[in-house]
Amino acid sequence: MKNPDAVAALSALAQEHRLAVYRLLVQAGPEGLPAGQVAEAVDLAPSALTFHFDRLRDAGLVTVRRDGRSMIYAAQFETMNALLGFLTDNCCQGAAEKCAPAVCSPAKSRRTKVTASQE
Amino acid sequence: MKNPDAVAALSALAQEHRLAVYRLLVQAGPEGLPAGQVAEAVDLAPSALTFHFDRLRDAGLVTVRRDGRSMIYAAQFETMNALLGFLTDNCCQGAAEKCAPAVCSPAKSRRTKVTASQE
DNA sequence: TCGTTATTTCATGATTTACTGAAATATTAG
DNA sequence: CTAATATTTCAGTAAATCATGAAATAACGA
Repeated sequence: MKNPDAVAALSALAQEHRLAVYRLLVQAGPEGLPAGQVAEAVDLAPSALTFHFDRLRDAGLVTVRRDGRSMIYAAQFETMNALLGFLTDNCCQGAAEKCAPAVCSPAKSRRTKVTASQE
Repeated sequence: MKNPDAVAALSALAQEHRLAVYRLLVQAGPEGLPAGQVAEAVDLAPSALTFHFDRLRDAGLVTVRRDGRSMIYAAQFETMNALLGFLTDNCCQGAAEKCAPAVCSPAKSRRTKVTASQE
């Protein structure tokens, strides 16, 4: 992950409602949640929620798919891993042995390949 | 770290120049850098830099001390660690065994020339 | 003291962000 | 087809963010 992508991801998460939405989606796991269910949980108007979803999506932090009338949003775990990698990489210059990799996995157990690849 | 503190830290980092400044300070280690040296590295007007330092400081990501005419800014590593903890905690609900703790340590003091580089 | 250096403070303005509510779109049920 | 549901799009607006430059403050040296 490069600097501009990190700024994009950080910006997307740097808002009360979006952080709440994202955390909710992380807990929901890879299957995701319909927008309406998220709206109810965080108490946001539908149009406001769309606004925030767009920003999370632009940053690559969530994906969306249609299921009937519902739009299902799901966390994109790879992006959070890349962000954590970027931040810890930044932190551990010259002291790498003190740093364990930060890894973000979906809530429901699932074989995820954990790569340390950094752009 | 609680949700509002995380939003504060994320907001502070969610800006091109501030992220560059923060990374620079991390590389500089606990001794920190005088404001002027940072200004030169990231090519910012002094008043603009003060503006950004204030935000990093409000978020607890940096500290300042005076040294003669210079103000020395230094990264506050604990806050980044708390943020990483918050984010990985959020990520690893129900899959904790897959998650290594993210740790941010100061760079070992190397007398390397410090520059604000992308990537 | 006076002048210089280092940084902050403040006023101003342009841009971006986040919210609201109305209208539009897509999908399903009757 | 018509109505209902789920969500997006859009226009309008208030507030926050970021930059600029001039003036103020602090510390030092001659």
